Amino acid sequence: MNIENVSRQRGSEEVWLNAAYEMLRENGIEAVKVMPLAKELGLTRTSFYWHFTDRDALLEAMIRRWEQKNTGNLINQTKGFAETITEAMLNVFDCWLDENLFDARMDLAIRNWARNNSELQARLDLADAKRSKALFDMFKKFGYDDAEAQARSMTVIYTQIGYISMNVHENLEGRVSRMPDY
Amino acid sequence: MNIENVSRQRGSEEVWLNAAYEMLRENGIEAVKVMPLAKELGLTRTSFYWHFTDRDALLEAMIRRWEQKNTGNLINQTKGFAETITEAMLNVFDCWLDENLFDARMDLAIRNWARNNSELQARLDLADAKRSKALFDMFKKFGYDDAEAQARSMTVIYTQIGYISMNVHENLEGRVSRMPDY
DNA sequence: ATAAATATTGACATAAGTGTCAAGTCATAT
DNA sequence: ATATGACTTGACACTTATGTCAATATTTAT
Repeated sequence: MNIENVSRQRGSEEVWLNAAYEMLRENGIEAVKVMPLAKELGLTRTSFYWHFTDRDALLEAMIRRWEQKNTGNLINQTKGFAETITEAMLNVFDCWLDENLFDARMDLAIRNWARNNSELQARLDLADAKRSKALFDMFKKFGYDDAEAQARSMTVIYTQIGYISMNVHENLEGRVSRMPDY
Repeated sequence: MNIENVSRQRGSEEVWLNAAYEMLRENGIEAVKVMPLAKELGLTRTSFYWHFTDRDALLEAMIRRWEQKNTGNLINQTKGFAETITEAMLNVFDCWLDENLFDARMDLAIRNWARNNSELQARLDLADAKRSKALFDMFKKFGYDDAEAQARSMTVIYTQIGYISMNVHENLEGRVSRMPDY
């Protein structure tokens, strides 16, 4: 508890990870490089290596954070208190509405990245499977039979994955609507 | 017309472009680099610069090829001879079945790339708009009113864009089916 | 045959990135 | 005040990539 916390801008795992996370969201994995991040943070890139053993460790940390935040919170929401299936679904929908619960943009960035990285693709498949499983269990808990629970959990997952195409869709809707004679 | 065409493996715009195209399909845009391509082709990278002024020219050529092949052929198919809307739709479906007409994997790679490249995203939006327009015209031609034609053309486009998530879907279906108790 | 057009090559220059290390600075608890 | 742990730095070594150029080789048309 010093007089002020200003100029407390030294590095930390947090600081580097946040910058990397932001970079991944905005510009894709190819943009997550130590030098540019250092420039952005106003630090020398070498100090990065005090906090992480190497670039790979940073990437791994980002993936971990994504797993916890998105998959973790989504699963949590399926297990939240609810008296009816409607209430339970509203809990799940919170993920779609609250950036703190579920970062759709990051999910997208991870899916992009995974397409050219089979190790990550495997982890993504696993995450999707866990998410589905949690939803399946939720529907079961409210009395749906296996077939119905499965169908519904897949629908929810598909809808969520649908965010991937959202950019395109929005753009399309817009364009097509103002395009009677192109 | 020499005795044989064997060992005719000198470079050419074609050869480099094919290699680049393949690389983009398989490993994403970050993998399309002159050095690796040269290694793959068994040529020195410098000879690349005889065929293209620089790497950007290669990327541009790939985009052009994609535009012609995918968007071009899809639009062509919507204009092919047909006596009924059903026949017309079958012409369009040919794109989904014939890799030579429409390269879904490349469409995916381009969409991935575009997400971190706004210039390309604009061209992709334009391509999507052209595709929609062609489908819209096709439905109109067979007597649908504006609203219906629009709805149906969007449905077709969405389905096609759905290929983007296909990897995930297939993986998911598989996993979920063999996951009663995870 | 030979000239012209078409390619290839190695040497060179440069940029951007990764990672290591010894030396230094800064904060803070005692 | 000072030792300790937390963090930063610049110098060094290395890799991968882009691009230019003059010299050379290979095809092809005449």
